[in-house]
Amino acid sequence: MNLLHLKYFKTAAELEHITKAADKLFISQPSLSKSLHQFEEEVGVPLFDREGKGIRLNQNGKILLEHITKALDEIDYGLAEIKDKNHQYREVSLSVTAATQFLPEIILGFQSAYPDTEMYINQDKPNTKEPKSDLYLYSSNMPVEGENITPLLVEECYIGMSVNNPLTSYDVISPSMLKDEHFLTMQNHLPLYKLTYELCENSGFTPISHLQFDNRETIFALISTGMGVALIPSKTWAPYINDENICLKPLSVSCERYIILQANSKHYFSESMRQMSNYLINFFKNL
Amino acid sequence: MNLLHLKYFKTAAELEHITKAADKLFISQPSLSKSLHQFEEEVGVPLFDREGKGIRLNQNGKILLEHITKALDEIDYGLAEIKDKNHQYREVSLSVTAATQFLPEIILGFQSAYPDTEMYINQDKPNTKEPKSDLYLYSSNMPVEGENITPLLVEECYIGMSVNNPLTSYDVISPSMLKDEHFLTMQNHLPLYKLTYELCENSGFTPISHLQFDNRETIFALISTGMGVALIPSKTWAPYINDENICLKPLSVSCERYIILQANSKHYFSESMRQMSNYLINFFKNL
DNA sequence: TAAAAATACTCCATAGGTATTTTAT
DNA sequence: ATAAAATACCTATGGAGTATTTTTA
Repeated sequence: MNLLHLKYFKTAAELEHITKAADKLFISQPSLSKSLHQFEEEVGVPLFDREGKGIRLNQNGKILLEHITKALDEIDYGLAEIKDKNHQYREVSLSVTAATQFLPEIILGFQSAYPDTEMYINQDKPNTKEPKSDLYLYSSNMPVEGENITPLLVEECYIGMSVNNPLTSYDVISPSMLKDEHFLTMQNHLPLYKLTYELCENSGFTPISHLQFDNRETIFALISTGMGVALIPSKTWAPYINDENICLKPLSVSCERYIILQANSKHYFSESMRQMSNYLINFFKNL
Repeated sequence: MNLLHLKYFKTAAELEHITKAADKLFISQPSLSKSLHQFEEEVGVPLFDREGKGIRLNQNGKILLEHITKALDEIDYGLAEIKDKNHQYREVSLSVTAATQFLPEIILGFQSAYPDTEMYINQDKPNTKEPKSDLYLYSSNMPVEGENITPLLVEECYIGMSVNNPLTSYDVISPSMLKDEHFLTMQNHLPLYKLTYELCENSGFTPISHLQFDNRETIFALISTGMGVALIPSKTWAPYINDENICLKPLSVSCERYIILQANSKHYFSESMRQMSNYLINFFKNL
């Protein structure tokens, strides 16, 4: 038995597809097939069920996969710790799925503060079973707490509407007043969509939302023309509105969103992760 | 990098001696030397300091050793779990450092109850950093608690003395009355020695103890001849005294010893471990 | 001068490749 | 007919050996 056997098994077990796994591992399909058979032979029990064409991880395989994942993570963790302590690399990977409008500023600012540290930015989802990035910057509609979690920002949300909207005569808007308004929302996999949806559901109605966007500016432009209303986060959106036709009104109920920084607990918390964490904490503090 | 590299590194790191490690691993010294150099090369930093003749694990090595130990344990755990779930072996290793007089009875009884389960008995010390056995049967002078710990027996200790000893006129013996008696004790690495010592120290004197033995019978014989007194556990010793010249007296203070069963938390708790645990729990319950 | 580790070299076991066959959709 | 996995066979890397040298207590 070999470390490669373990890595190969892990990949094949996760994909349940030898050809795809072989591609991912940059080896040939027959090599992987052979390696898996050999591994099963050594372990002494089958780890996959051969189902027609295709393989499926069986109960034994599932048990082993868990332990092998832990073992390989542990080895990676150890190697990362040593390399970090010896100042070999300075690199950090950061997943950004919230506050993306600040990304250029963040990249440039961090780069100039730590020119020797390489940065890898991606958009991986946080809270997956197999997190790949060192750090995750994401937003949540609920406060989140935990060992590796730092809240960066809490912001109240306003309702943005056209200055011509009759509701502008009110000082405070209660959600039920928005029952017949058209909502301009972010795409439904983004948290701000869910926040809008939940706000309305809690007041007993489903928001009318035919138009979903992936950027603020389009939403601003359409509010301005009276096409609809939208939730406007007070700190990350409101200051960037530069349009006299848009009016912001506070809500009668609390409607908050949170920007969260989360470190990958499977990764050694390296010097570079510390640099980036502190940089982000500061960045959002000074917003 | 290879699983063997990790195993070899672990052994060499623990022994800090390449030749000895090579012997333990059943490979040649040059092979191990080469493997270690290769491993250091791959990790990218030195893991040992070469001090004259001989090697010493450095800070990097210490960090890595910890993680690699965890990783290898995790792999072993996974393999053991699978093999157990598939009823491959039925084997259990048991370390016995207390109640050794019951060992023949335990071995025969377990054997006949579970004839298909192989038993490996040793005398490894419990609570070492690298426990090797599945189960540990040991005694303690203090109650012990924990996830993998089962108390099997609590027993009061008496004072055993010759019927000719003047102290036999008392119904209860207080420790201070034993200040000038000669104590017959177990060898000083065994818990009953420590129990004797602590009992006396708590009463303000150091026991006179020139004679240390590794078995009960010799102690019984010498008490009988009036050579000294000894602590006698009520359940594991007292019933085996068959000598009218020995008199047992209760102590005025509580003096208890505990027989403890502890499972190795690094090992998967296998069916065989369950068999043996239950057998031992029952055995001591019916004592 | 001895004991430990490192180096030099030789050998073969096996991981990995390509070509092909088997199996099931 | 095609996609997936298994099998057959070949190649070459590297892990393990023996013999020897270097180092230092």
